Amino acid sequence: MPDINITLPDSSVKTMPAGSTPQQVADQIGPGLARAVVVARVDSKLVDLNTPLNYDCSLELFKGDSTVGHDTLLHSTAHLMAQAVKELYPDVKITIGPTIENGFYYDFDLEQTFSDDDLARIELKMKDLAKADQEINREEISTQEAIELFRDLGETYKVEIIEDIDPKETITTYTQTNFTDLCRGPHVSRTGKIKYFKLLSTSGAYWRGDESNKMLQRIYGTVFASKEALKTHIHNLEEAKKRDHRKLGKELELFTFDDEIGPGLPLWLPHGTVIIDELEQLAKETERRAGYQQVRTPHLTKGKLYEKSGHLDHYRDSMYPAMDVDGLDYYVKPMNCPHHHKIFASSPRSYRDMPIRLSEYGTCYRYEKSGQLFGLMRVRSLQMNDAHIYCTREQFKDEFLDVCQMYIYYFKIFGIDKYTMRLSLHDKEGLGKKYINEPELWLKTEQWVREALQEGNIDFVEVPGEAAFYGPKIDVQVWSAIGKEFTLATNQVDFAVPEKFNLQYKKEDGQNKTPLCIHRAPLGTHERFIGFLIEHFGGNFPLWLTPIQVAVLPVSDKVLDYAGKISHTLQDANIRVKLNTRADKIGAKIRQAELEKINVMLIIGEKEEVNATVSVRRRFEGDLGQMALSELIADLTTEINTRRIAHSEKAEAATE
RNA sequence: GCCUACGUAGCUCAGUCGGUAGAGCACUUCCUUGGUAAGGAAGAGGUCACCGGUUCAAAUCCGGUCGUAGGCUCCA
Repeated sequence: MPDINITLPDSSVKTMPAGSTPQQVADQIGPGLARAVVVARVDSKLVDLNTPLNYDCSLELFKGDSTVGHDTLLHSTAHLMAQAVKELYPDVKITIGPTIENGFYYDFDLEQTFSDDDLARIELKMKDLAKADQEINREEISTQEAIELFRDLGETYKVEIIEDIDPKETITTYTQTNFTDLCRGPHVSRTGKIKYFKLLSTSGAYWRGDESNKMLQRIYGTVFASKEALKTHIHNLEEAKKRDHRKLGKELELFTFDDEIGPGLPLWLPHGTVIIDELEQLAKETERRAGYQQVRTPHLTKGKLYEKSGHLDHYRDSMYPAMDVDGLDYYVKPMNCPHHHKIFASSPRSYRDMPIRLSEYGTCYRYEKSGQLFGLMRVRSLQMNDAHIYCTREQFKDEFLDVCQMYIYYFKIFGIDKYTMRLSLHDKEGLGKKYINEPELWLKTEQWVREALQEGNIDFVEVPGEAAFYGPKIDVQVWSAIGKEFTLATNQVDFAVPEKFNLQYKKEDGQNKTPLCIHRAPLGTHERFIGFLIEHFGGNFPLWLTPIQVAVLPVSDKVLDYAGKISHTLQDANIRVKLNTRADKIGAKIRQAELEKINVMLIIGEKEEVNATVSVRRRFEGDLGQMALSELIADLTTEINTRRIAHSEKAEAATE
């Protein structure tokens, strides 16, 4: 057999007989790599380790701890799980089993449902199948052969998938012993390469994600290249749960839900209300500077208005049902837009008045389906950080960009850096159904938005089919502690509704013209934003935002009077303070304040009373020694007014 | 809305085979006046989510309703 030259990433060349496999190359390099390698790249194409190499080529070998290798491992473990399920439950029909971030799932059609015991059984079976070190072999077949193969196996879902594939394409299958799955690959070459995996949870999932289809059973799992990596991953999941806003919200007494009030209707407790107030304060300041005017509108409105706006058409199912008032349908408002349009229309407008920016922190009600509710992130009563900007076409780009820059300004204040700006566009199929049927206006406004972002040097991704029904939008996507994706803020173009409401302003030439409207909510809703902030800060709020800023802790009852005076002085200086007068020892009082995540603790004993000082202890910093109260107030006031994020100047310096 | 699991004191949780409930923390009172993450004692606190069924007897078994969780679908 002739030899071939295989070039490795370090430019070294290995000469091996033609027909050698990447695994054999790894075997030659060393036993460690031979064990750890899971997939190979030959001339920039990912291939299985047992693919024969017949020509001179370049070769990269990936271990399971690389991005590419991990993905292969995940995918192969999904197959291993399907094999185990099929052996344990012969009646099962397999469907799809893709990889996701740090995990995989596989959807099964089976009469019986999977319990935790089943999960444990499946995991044990997988261990056996992995240890058996089965060979995994790739095969190329025609569409017709594939259909026959899977039809004979009774795998009707696979047949359905193949029927949707272009018949000219070659189909590949992967077989391990008696289990064959349709798959593009690549996969690990032997099941023995799969070692450190865990099945995590089960759930229902619609076939092809369509709720009119049958509900299948999904099993989620994960796999890693090493025991440590798996352990770390599971540890991280547990740590994330500690940051969950639902848990912290309860512990820090920020908000609560009550069965007798209703699902998705939060009660804001005093501590949570402080945070809302601080946020609103920030929004009001920022918007006043940016030329917004605040308005207020009622919670109830006649149905006719929502017919006009198109909301009843598009969102009737997620509005609370109408109530009959004097024979007319009234609705609780699901958003503020039509009301603001009415304010715009309440008096004649000139081009000199434009743009007009109306803001409102109004409470809206949306009937979210029960299964959608999620702590504060998805609720039925919500207070929006809402505003509508009415502007001319010439002003549009500047206004839109200003709004985007307002997000960035806010995100800087909160230290939010993990987010994606998503330009949500229409799709042609939705025109006249999901979207207002104005093909040219869609393209035009989408281009304006794109240009505004480009001119502002703002990074974004484009996603077709995600627009609002009346125009394109920018959504800011973030992730909750447990990895759920949410839209935190939104900035939308509305080229249609102002027309429906016959909104007009008079141009210089005396002609009437319909303005464009920008809907924007940089802080989204108070509920979601605070839910997000709780997780973002892990409950360790910066001083300006934290419900209780200072805990005054007397060492003994002897100094209660002095401690009371300190507490009053702080209160007079507009600092939120809590005086602990309990008969506990100082250690217990400190512990209590730590658990409540109070940033600043003042230890007040006889020494302090004699010296007329306070001893300062800060979270994450410890004892900072004595200082005059006036000095402390000055420092804290600066920290609050500048909305400093870090808990200490030291920590702040370290991150810069 | 759909699939699955769960619901016991304010919180976190135990409660075996069906015999009407328990711990720790928190709370109240008393003792202790203690210097940087829990001093001690006593007391009080529950229609076991709700409604119905089976049973001599239900927190426990069965059905329904409500709520929560993990997903799916949806999101102006």
